[in-house]
Amino acid sequence: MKKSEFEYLLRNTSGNSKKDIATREDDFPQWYQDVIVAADLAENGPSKGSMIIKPYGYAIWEAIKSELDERIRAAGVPNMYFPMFIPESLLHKEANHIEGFAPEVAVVTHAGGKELEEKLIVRPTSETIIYDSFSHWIQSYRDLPLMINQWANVVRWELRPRMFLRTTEFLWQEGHTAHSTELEADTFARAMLTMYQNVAENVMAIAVTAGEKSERERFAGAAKTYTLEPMMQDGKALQFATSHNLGDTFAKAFDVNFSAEDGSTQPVWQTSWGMSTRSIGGLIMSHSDDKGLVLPPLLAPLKVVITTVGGDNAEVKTAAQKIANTIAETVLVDDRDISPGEKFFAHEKRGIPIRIEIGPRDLENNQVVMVLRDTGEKKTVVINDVAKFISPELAAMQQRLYAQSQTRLSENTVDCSSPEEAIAAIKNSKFALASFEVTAELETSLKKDHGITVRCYPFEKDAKTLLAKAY
RNA sequence: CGGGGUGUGGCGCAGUUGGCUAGCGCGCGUCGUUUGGGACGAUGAGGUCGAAGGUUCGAGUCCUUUCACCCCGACCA
Repeated sequence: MKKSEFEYLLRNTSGNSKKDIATREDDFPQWYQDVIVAADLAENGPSKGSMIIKPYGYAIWEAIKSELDERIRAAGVPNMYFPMFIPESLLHKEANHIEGFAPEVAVVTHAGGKELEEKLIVRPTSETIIYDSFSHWIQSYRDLPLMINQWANVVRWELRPRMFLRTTEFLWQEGHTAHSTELEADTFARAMLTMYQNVAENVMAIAVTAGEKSERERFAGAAKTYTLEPMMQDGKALQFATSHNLGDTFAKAFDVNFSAEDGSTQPVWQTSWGMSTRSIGGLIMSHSDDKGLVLPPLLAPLKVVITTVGGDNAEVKTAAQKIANTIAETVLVDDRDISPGEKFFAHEKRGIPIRIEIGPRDLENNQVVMVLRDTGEKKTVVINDVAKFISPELAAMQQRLYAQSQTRLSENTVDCSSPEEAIAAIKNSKFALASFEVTAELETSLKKDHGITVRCYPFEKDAKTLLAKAY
């Protein structure tokens, strides 16, 4: 994103004229935030680090959610709901877990007009309260596997929140399962990661590197953490979704045991997996350009906008409405009596995939101008043919966006045979695939001295480590 | 918690060594002219200057306290 465009987006943010905008190129890494605000998706909430997701932004989340929910159900996992408040004692049952989350939990100390005898924590994630229930629900191997999912908001009091990426409160889906064998649990955790990969690639048009997290980056309390790591336009990684093989540690901490066929009592093997509104941040940073949002057509709340041009003309308005009626996708008719440029910019900013322009001149020629959001390409289309072009164009755009993301990831992931080489590559906005050994000491110093982290050990690349800077 | 910064109409800002009716741009309302890439003119509404206290004839401006927010770092999806 160029400086001038950055100013341009700020202008949309504040509604101010260009000459009054402070130049903020120093804040360059935050360009996406301004895309977000400019696109009217969200704004900062009233309490520290919280976020208000506006209707248009929420519509995008609902589209993602609906695709994901469908896949979760297809995997045989039903939805249910657990309390938002967790007794403090429950959180303390698993040592690593509490150690990982303690600094960022919000605690309720007073309720009902008095101080509580046992404090309640606002869930940062729900393993503890769910596994407490699991311990009551599971008796025998016949009760396994037990699988549930919940859509919920969780709270993590991060010190430095950032829009969509790290907000104090965020929306997500968290799945929790208990299995009778370690292998079954691990296989399931991997399957859920594949499910997320499917959503990332086929729905959100985001190419990812799938792999396993290093011990250092692992979820607090997990045996293994699997992750998806897409590359943003600035070359930084974003943890998109994770799936954890929890081993039997939580089972032991929460007494989630079952009677096996041979009569023995054994702990269950568990998984948990989640994907959050953070993915919207990833979506924005993957596709958006200098004009604002670019949305994969599958997720666009409005697929088509028909804008009238050439003044307040009743015939044009009627024609626009007529065309809209022939289109099966969600379509907006913008026949406001304002300057065309203003309309164009507004819809581009929101990432509406296809814009159809119609004016008196078009009407005379029985045609319209069709403009594609991602490429900016303009096509002249005969009015009667508009409807049949929409669906193929949307599908093609979806493909283009994925291909672009795929290309960016593969072209900017480079093999490195030494730490120096990797550091240089990452400085140059690349992902580094390290063929050298990344010891725990090296991992620590890379992070400390260069802000570089081990993103994962990719499944596809044996004996290599993916290194990058991350959001 | 360490370092830096900011609080003045909806948004972005100006306000001099204290000086009297607190300004500007954008946005918003109304009317008119416009409309093929962010139009123009006229007119109007909207602020006890983050809060509390103090100094002074007089405080947006000086002093004290306090609150909130932003940026960099540690932490993190």
